[in-house]
Amino acid sequence: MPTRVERKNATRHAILQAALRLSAERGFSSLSLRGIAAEAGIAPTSFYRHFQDIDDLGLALVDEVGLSLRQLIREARRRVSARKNTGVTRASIETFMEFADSNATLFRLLLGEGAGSTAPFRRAIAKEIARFTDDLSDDLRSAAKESGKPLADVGLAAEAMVTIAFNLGAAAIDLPAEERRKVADRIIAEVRMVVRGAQAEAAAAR
Amino acid sequence: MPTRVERKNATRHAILQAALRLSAERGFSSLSLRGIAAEAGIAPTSFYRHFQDIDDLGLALVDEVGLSLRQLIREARRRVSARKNTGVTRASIETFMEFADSNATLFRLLLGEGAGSTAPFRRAIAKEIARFTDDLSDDLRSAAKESGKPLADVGLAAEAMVTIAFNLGAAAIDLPAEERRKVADRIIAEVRMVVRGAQAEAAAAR
DNA sequence: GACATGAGCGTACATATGTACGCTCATGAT
DNA sequence: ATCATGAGCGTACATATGTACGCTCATGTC
Repeated sequence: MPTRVERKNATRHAILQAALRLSAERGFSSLSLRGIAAEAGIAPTSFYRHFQDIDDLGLALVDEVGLSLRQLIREARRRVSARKNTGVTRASIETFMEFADSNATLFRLLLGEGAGSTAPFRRAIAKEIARFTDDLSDDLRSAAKESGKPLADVGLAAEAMVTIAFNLGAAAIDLPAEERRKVADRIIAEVRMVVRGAQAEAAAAR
Repeated sequence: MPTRVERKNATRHAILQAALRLSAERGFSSLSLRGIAAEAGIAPTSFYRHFQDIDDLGLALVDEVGLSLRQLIREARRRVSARKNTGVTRASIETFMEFADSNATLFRLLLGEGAGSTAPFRRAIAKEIARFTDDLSDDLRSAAKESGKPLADVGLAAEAMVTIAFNLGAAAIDLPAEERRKVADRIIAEVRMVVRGAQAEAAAAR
């Protein structure tokens, strides 16, 4: 027997999922309250029991999406350290692409709304992506120590990598599986370039 | 005395400009025919004399935006070769940022609709960006010959650079001038990393 | 000068959208 | 057992939106 608050949370979740599904098709900025309500299987006015308006929902959505993604990334990272036979770059990007696949809607939301929405919304998204970059910076630093190959400007390198992976990865979502593989290879090669460049700069600076 | 076709072209242009202005605020996907008409100063139904529907307008818009941008880029390139005292990377990116500034709406459209719209629209945008990448590839190749420092995988390097410059650049549009400067510096540093990486790979392959 | 063309307008209407208001009725506290 | 709470519903309405239809009247052609 679900308790009362559980029920409420369930509906809230249903709304978020509905919004996510719809925004994958037409973009978040063209969502309608009624459309969401219909998709979530509730009456339009019930929406207000959970969110003040659609922008409010948007922020909640970014929160939840960011959370899920970071959990996925953490898990993925563990998997990467597990398969030591492949290169770290390849393993990371392949894992990344894997769940960019299975969580396409999340990515679309995070990357498809660069300008399609209100400023607060955009800022929230930017913050989520910045978190990724920070996490990656930490990883790069420890990897550099282990391998003995120092990197210059780790923060910048991380930003470049995240930008490349996210944006090219997002563009690949629509493509057929085979094409996506190719894109993954491109991303890997490009990320490697950044790594090499950062290493070269570190070497030159010494 | 403006001729008849000139007049028609003028209104068409007014519509495109209106759409551009509005989509800068709320995103292209939330444009309304009536809103555009109002902004353009015509009756809603007159819209149909120029475009079948909003999607049709969207494609035309991408076309025109792409064209303008490429012209701007060409012009910018000339300016870059003019100031030989600065590094090529710095000069290029600074010029790029300069008119990302003055043509903010164009950039928003080109970069803000990654997922916010229909598939054909997205594909059209992807194609425009690909053109940029191709142009840059050519530039990089000739620059490499002149400098005597060969680059590995020029196409990939160009893609990485364009991705970085466009996406970080677009994110910076909203920021205050001083912050934008900092972003420009980051972009420059990151693009340089890619250059160094590609050079390092070319050297390693020899 | 007569005439066909077509850009732009105003009216009209069906549908979509946000949201106010008040009801129900299961839940959980007293 | 009683009762306050509040999630979800249905109704209602003002406004927004896409678009069909037919008119006007300046333009360019004959």
